[in-house]
Amino acid sequence: MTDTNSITTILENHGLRKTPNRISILNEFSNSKHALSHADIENALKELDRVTIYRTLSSFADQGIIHKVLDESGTAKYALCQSECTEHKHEDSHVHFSCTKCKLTFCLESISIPMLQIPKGYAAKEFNLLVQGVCKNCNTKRI
Amino acid sequence: MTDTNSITTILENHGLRKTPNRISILNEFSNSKHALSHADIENALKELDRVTIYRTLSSFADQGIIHKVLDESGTAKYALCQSECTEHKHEDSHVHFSCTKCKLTFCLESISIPMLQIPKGYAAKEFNLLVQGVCKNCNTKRI
DNA sequence: TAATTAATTGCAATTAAGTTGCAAATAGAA
DNA sequence: TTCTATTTGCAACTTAATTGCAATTAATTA
Repeated sequence: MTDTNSITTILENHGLRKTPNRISILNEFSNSKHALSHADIENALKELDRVTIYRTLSSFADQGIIHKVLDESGTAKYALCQSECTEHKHEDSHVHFSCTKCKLTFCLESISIPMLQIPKGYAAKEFNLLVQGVCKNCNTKRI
Repeated sequence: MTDTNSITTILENHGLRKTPNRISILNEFSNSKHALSHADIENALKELDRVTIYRTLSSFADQGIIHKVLDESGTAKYALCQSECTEHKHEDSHVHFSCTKCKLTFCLESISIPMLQIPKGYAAKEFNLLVQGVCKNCNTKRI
């Protein structure tokens, strides 16, 4: 799907070495419409070492290539950062939709979180909205 | 702090037996300004069995006495439900503030999530907004 | 192109989080 | 007081994630 060229460019831009492991993990994210857990990647790329996957996810997240997706599952999921995130500047607002039927979690890029009145004294930096319900796909193929 | 009477009333109202374990766990929630993890309760009430705590948290959550608080920590946290939640009707919208300094997570009861335009096809049921930043307390006693 | 080196990887071991099964104890109804 | 379904405690287990270290390798430089 995604050309290897753009994958390696991402790694270059974030100062990470272009190793086969990283390229294949990044490729998984690139080809996925939903957020991926460690287990998802382990299943998709059986030859990779568990620990290497954990460490790759951490360094990708540190570098702003992917971001952590919070859902009710309890296990960490990650998705590609859309815009230009770096180690120093992160997009600070995310909306995700978690489907109670298929259990997949999607980034809703199209909608953004409206401004809201945080109580005085709090310094808000990052906003994560998790919407739970039934996704488009599960809704349409309802029996 | 909170009188034992109201604690036992909560258990009664949700059809749970008034056992010493449940009363002390519910009391912890009642006295806490922030969401509590399994580990928090284990530390506060050393005499309680780990598994009993897990099961109590589950049944409280099932009955709508407490709700799961999602934050970036990865481990589950819970807080008392404000309004009248039952097994069948749950308050479906929560805003939480997670402090990156003290690592505590608070319920922001005062603010509610504005209506937003979910893409066509999605059926949204529940909304959880996590705001991350520096809390009131950490902000004021900044050195 | 070969040598160098710091980043990356793989493996083993460990910690932490959460679950399951089952027998003993007990809250609350009869 | 008796009875029974709920709750509890314990042991064992599963799953998620982390750490340390030696071996490997990507990318720089000679």
